[in-house]
Amino acid sequence: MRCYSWNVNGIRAVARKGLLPWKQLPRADVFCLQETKAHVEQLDPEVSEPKGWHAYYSSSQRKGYSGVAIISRKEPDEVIEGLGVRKLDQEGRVLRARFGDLLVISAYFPKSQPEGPRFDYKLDFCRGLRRFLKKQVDAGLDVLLMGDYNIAHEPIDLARPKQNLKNPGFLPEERSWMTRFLKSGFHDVFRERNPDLDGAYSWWSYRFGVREKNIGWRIDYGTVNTALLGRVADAAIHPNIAGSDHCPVSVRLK
Amino acid sequence: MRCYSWNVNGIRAVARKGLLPWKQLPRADVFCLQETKAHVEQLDPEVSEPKGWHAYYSSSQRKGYSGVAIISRKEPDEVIEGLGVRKLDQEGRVLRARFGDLLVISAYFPKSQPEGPRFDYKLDFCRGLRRFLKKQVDAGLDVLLMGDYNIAHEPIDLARPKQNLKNPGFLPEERSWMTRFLKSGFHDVFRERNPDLDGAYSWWSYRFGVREKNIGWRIDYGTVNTALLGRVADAAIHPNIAGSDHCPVSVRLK
DNA sequence: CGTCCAATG
DNA sequence: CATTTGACG
Repeated sequence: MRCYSWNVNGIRAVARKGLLPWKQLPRADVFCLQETKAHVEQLDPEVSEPKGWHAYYSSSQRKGYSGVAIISRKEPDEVIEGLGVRKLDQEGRVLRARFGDLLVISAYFPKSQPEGPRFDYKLDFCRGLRRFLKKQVDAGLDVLLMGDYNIAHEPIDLARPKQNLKNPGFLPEERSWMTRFLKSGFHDVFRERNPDLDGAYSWWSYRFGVREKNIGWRIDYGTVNTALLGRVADAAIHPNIAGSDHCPVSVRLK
Repeated sequence: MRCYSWNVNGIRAVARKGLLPWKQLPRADVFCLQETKAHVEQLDPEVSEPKGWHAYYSSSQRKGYSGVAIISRKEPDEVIEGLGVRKLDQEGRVLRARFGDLLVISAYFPKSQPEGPRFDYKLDFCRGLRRFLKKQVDAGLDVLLMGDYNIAHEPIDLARPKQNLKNPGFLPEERSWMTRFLKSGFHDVFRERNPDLDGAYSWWSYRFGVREKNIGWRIDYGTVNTALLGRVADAAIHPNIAGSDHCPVSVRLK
């Protein structure tokens, strides 16, 4: 099962450009999308109901903001929006699809601020998500968490770590949540397989043409619980896929 | 002197499309533009200071809203913004350029509402403008008033008069102001020369592709005071000039 | 339907 | 720098 995570930065814009994920990545089995920025009613049928795929969207109340999707060839046994935590479920940031005892999750972590309410919200989201995942694993499910975590974990995960020590996405609290998360039975499969690989990024600012120079951040991940690790065949980043300021990342399960 | 009036619906958009007036209408001597929708600082130099032209802009306080311009080959002897009536001069709707004793005015009349404050404002503007023009003529100036009047005067001036009897732009009060204006020493030179010409419009809604079907309105005019009438060589409409939902209209003076 | 703004990223 | 909405036309 090839599973891709892609922050599309507006799925309507991606469609307009003819760069829909299933057109660019035809060998995929599942797409976990983030920042779809649309309600289902706003989408053309080719986007909301692509032929040969089952598509599920979860949107923010607020129009044009946030939003995630899971689009799979196989019909999931169950699809559920949110974490089941009211205050964390208002922004279309989590969607999960169960295939047997495998839970595939598309998550769009909030972007934090150096301080203030969005900083607190992001940490609440991180903690709430981890509790949720632990429960699912304890209940016997395997978990594949695909998404835009909006966190670069270690200095190797961004081109300019020193300049960004005080910037959202690389704040100490975000990084240490990630460390604890990865010590609590979840695995950043791309990094475990490529421990010293420099320049592997999934996001580049649109400004100053830095994508050409590969001045980017790795903030999109696929992580799995320990029991699932043995089924991971492959983990990859696809920097040449165009259409967004993020590129897709993938995990293949046997 | 060939003088064109064109509501450009955003001069930056027109520039982006490579459809600037002086590129499309090289034989012009003066352009009176409306709905420039920009402050001068927002314009590229090729728009704010086109080579071979003298350009003057008057903008609304509010960004991206309204705004008029006069762009002429010859340098005017004097250029003044507004009517000199505080409350009518806040929206960048009037700019005048004097060439000797000829006053060329670029005017963007407000769009009215069936009732409410914008209806009153439009009628105030109409009345204020007429008083102003009378003063100029009384002072010995000739006047060429080019602009988007946002009024279709008679049924012949729009494709669907019956459907629009209660719609802004064809309201009784607007039409009767126009009638009185044209009885008070001003002349709609295009209509006087083409009294029965149907289908001569200067604006078409962007919606439903009605421009192809020529379902439009004539709301852009060049009018002159009686003394100037003898110098009018020609009055025309240019429906094939693209770039806006309005087309240019022109008056040529001997 | 299209131009522009403001918020968000 | 790009994508959205919302106001306005």
